[in-house]
Amino acid sequence: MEQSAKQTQKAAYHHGDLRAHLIETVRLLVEEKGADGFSISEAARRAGVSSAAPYKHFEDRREIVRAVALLGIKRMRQQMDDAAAAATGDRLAPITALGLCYARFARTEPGVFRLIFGLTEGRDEDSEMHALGTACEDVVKREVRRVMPEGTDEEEIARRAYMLHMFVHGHAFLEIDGVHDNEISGDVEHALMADIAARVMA
Amino acid sequence: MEQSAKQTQKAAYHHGDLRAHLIETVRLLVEEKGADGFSISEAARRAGVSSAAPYKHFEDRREIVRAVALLGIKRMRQQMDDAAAAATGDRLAPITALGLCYARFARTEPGVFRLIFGLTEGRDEDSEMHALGTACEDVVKREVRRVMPEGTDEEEIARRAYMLHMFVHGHAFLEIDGVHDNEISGDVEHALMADIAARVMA
DNA sequence: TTGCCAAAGTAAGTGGCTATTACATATGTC
DNA sequence: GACATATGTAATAGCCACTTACTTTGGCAA
Repeated sequence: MEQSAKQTQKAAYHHGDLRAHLIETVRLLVEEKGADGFSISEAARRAGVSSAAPYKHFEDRREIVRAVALLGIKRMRQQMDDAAAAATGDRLAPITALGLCYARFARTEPGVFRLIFGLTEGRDEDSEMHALGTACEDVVKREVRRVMPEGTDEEEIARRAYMLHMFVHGHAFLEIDGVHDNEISGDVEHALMADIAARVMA
Repeated sequence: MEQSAKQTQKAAYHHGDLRAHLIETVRLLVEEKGADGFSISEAARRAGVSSAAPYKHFEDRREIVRAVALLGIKRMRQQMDDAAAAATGDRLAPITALGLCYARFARTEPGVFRLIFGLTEGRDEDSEMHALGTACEDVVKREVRRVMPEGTDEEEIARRAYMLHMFVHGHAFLEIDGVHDNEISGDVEHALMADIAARVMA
C-alpha cells in the first residue's frame, strides 16, 4: 500500500522502456525454456513489474512472442547479408558462408530459431513476417544468381535456392534437436557445407 | 481380454482401455492444436472421464505426449521400411522413395512429426526414443549401402545418409511450416527427390 | 458364492497462468 | 498549474496441471 515504504532504492513507478525490456526478457526466456516453456507472469516478475503490466504494451502473449521472432528474423537476415559479403575463397564461397551462417544462428539462438519457424499460426496474414522471410530468401537467390550462368531462368534460380535452403534448414534442426549423436566440428561442418554447395550448384 | 466392450448402454464406471483411448485422443489433439495447444483436461473431457483420470495411467502430461511421439516414430519407421521395399525404377528408386515417404509422413501427420523432433528435453536419457531413432537411421543407411560400391567405408555411408536426411528433413519442415509460398505438386516433388538423390549419391 | 484388495474411477482443492477490470500515479503539453 | 493520457497496480475470473481423499468395480482366493 505505502508507496514510500517499499522504496528501497529508487523504485520508479514508470519503468522507462518496459516494452523493449520485456522483449529482451522474453527472448532470454525463449532460449532458456522454449517458446511454450515460460509464462508472461514470469517475464513480468523478472522485469520487476506486476503481471498485468505487459498487457499495457502488448495485446496478448502471442504478440510478445511474435515481437521476439520478428527481431530474430531481422538479426538472421543481417547476419546472412554480412556473411555473404565477407566470404572469400572460390566462387561458391558466399554460398558456403550462407549455409554456415544459418547453422551458426541456429546453434547460437536455438530457441529463437525454433520460434521463427514454429510460429505457423496466422503466418500467411502476417505481412511483416512474410516480408522478412522473403528478404532472407532474396539474399540466397542473389548469391545463387551470381554463380549461375548469366540469363539463367529465375525459376531455376529459385529451385537451386530452395535446395540449398532445404539442406541447411534440415542440418540446423537436426543439430539443435540433437537427432544425431555425433558432434560436428567446425572444420567438418565447413567441408560439409562446401560439399553441399558444390552438389547443388553443379 | 474379453471385456464387456459393447457396454455403450450402461455408462461403465471403468472405461476398459482408457490408456490407449487417451493416447489416440491426444494424438488427434496434437494434430488439431499442436503439442502445446491443448490441455490434458480437454483430452479427458473428450474421452468422457474426469480430469484426474489420466493421472491413473500416466505420471504427468509429458509422459502422455511422449507416448504419442513414440507411436509416431514407430509408424514412421514402418512406412519407411515399406516404401523402400516397394520402390521400383532405377537403382536410386528406394532412396527417392524414402524421401517421398518422409515428406508424406510430415504432411499427413504434421503435429506428430513436429512433436517427434521437438521433444528435445531428456531425449538423451530416453533409451526407447533413442533406439527408435537409430532404427530409422538404419533404414536409410541400409539403402545407401546398397547403392554405394561394395566395401565402402561405413563413415562415408553415414555421411551420405546424413546428407539425405538433412535434405528431406529441411524439405518436410519448410513445407509444413509454410515457409515458402509455392505449392509443390506430387510430380514436382518426385522429380525433386530424385534430383537430390542423384546429387547426393553422385 | 462370498469377501476382500488392488486397480481405476470421482470430486474437491492448491497454486499458477492468461487476461480483464477498476483504480492509482506519473508525464508532457497548454 | 491543470489535465489528458500513458503506464503502472491490485484484485479477480476462468482455465490448467497435478494431488488428495474417497468410491466403485473386477478379479481372485477361500
